[in-house]
Amino acid sequence: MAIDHLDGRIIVLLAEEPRVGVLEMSRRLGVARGTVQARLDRLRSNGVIRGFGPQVDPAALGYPVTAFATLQIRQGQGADVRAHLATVPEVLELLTTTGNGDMLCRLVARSNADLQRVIDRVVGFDGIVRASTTIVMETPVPLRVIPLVEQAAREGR
Amino acid sequence: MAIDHLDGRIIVLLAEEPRVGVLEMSRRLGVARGTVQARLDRLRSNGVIRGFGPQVDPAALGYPVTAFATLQIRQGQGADVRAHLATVPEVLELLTTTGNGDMLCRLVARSNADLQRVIDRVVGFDGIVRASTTIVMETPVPLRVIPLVEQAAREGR
DNA sequence: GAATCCGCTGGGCATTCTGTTCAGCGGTAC
DNA sequence: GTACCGCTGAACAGAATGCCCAGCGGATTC
Repeated sequence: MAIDHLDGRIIVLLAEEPRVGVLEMSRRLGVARGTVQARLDRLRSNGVIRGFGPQVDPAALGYPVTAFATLQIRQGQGADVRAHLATVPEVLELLTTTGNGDMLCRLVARSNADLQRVIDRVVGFDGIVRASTTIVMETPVPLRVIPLVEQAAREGR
Repeated sequence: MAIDHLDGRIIVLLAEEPRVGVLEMSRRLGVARGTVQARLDRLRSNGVIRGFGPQVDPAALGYPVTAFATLQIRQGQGADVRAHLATVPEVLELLTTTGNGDMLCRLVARSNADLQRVIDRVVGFDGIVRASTTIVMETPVPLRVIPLVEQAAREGR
């Protein structure tokens, strides 16, 4: 679970050029192929690397608007609300947060107008008491993990 | 940019089993290898598929605590704050939102205690007027895109 | 209607990588 | 000292990749 320096380099290299194979990595990192392979296997079974799924850009799919909705849930309705939101494709993520019965919900929509439709669909459910929405304008720091990996690798020294 | 049904199946298949190669995909989808290859190239240059980077789990790296910080920025300090936050590894994402000078910041930490340190580092900066933090407890819906892809593929019919 | 463009097919080619196994070796723990 | 563990370097067959090509059907354009 503690990340090694070599582990870190592997992850970073993989993040920069996902196309490189194990052989090429071993060449660049100056270690044997088997080593890289073993490290990768370990990282995957550790759960550090969850997978290599394609990173899809909602904007390119026609959903350029992102928003966050803070939901207040009626006591005991949590499970129902979750099940409901899970069925809405525009709900990209759902988190429960501190505060009694609060959830944070990441949404996308085709346009600001379309966002209204999405919100209606999300909020139009019994268990939800109140909802407030915030629209995302810019993304100065897009979702990233590399700096964290590098720090972990440094400390894991 | 409009997503085809076949495009959708390719993305879904890729998400479920990232290991499958182009050849295997063509077999499962019942189309020629060249077709899959062409589609993939198009999806990548379209920007629909950004890449295939490793999906790293911060929790497995030793950062099991996730939080969101809402920051209120002093007029005209936006750029400085962004630059500052970009240097903090624990800042996984930074978004500017509606509301004057507001930002939303996704954080991780090694523990609840460690979160204090991270927040101090984030907030300890001139341009930030006020900050409120929310800790994430559960993740009923982890970041996902597949349902959206499927919907887009259906509509793009 | 005829010509043109475009995407998919199915095949072939040389090159390259993968998965797997092996023996050897150095460092560390007991 | 001995056993354990991780890395090395090498080997092998099998498989996938990148690339190219001719043919074909459908849709578009003139």
